[in-house]
Amino acid sequence: MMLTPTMQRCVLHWGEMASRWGVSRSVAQIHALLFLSPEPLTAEDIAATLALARSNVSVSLKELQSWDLVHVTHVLGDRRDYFHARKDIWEVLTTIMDGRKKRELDPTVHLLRDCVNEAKRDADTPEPVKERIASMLEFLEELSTWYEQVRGIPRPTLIKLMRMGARVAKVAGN
Amino acid sequence: MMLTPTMQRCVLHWGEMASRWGVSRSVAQIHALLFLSPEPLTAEDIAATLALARSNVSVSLKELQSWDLVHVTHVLGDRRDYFHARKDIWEVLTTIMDGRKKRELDPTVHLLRDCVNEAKRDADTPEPVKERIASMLEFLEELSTWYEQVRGIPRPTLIKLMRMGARVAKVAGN
DNA sequence: CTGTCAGTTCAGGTATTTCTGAAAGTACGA
DNA sequence: TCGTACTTTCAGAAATACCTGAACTGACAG
Repeated sequence: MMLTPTMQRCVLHWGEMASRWGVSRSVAQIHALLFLSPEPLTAEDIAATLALARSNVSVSLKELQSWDLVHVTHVLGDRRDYFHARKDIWEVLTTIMDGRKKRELDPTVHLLRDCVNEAKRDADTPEPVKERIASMLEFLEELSTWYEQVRGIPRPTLIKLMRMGARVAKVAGN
Repeated sequence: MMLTPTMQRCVLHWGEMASRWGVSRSVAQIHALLFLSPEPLTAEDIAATLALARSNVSVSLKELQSWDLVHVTHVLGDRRDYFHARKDIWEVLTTIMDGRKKRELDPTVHLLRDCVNEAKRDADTPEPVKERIASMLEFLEELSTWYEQVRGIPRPTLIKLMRMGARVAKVAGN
């Protein structure tokens, strides 16, 4: 798979962005490449195209699979793994958000719940701090259930809602 | 400022989370501390409480100020800077999102626009790849304008909408 | 002026993450 | 059972991000 200059720019930029979001550059570049590629690619292909070590590609692909962003397919009479990425951008986004929610939001809510309980039998923590922690918890819990709800709305409806922009506000009754 | 064990847990966890989101640990810890603290703190205070180098605190505070999450105040007859963080969680969230949009989403849209234009006079890039880039651009542009719109909805309305959860879907007319 | 206090800058050390290459593992066909 | 083709593992190298300490600046009081 040869990269045209345009494709290169995309892949490189994707890598840059990823590192600002706590994702390793290779993982992101591989994801970008698979996202763009019309055909599934082998690990070897990817390593050659992006000039990465074969082993790095292997590990990064596992990571992407654990995020459910990349899948394996096979070709008859070929025992190599062929990798392809989800192509639907909506799905890519929701998949990433689901993952981050599970790995970051949920544990944080958990911890805050602990802290709030702990704070009850804790005379040292000043009252305003306790309140702040509690309000943080409440906020994240609301955010979390809101996300679950919205996540369940069928896509076409969601797109309609999105296109409505600020006009959705009218259902709030004012 | 002495940290109670509960406060410590919060601050440390905030630091962990941050590093998964591409924010340095000290920056996040300082932010957490200021967010919890009922009173504004001096840089010296912060350094002592979190056991960080004074210079690190100085730089991190600048960073937090550049994100508009932390502000300086002064006390009469005291030339030290007192720092305090936005306490309103909604505002904290929107401020962070505004920042990330400006620093990451907008430049990405820009780049993709370039790529799409470039692709027009580029015979090498395969057609399906061009389409994929274009659809990515379109998606991010939609996301971006949607965000702008929703950002403009007054907070009480937004909260109502949020509490409605999936029921907002009914305005989409089905 | 001079000394002190607060804040900033930055070169360089430290820690962490990321990546690599060699070696080991696995599956399959002959 | 061996050879081949492919994949995975992992110790340590390389790159990067992060933090520190020392030196500097500037503002003020005496």
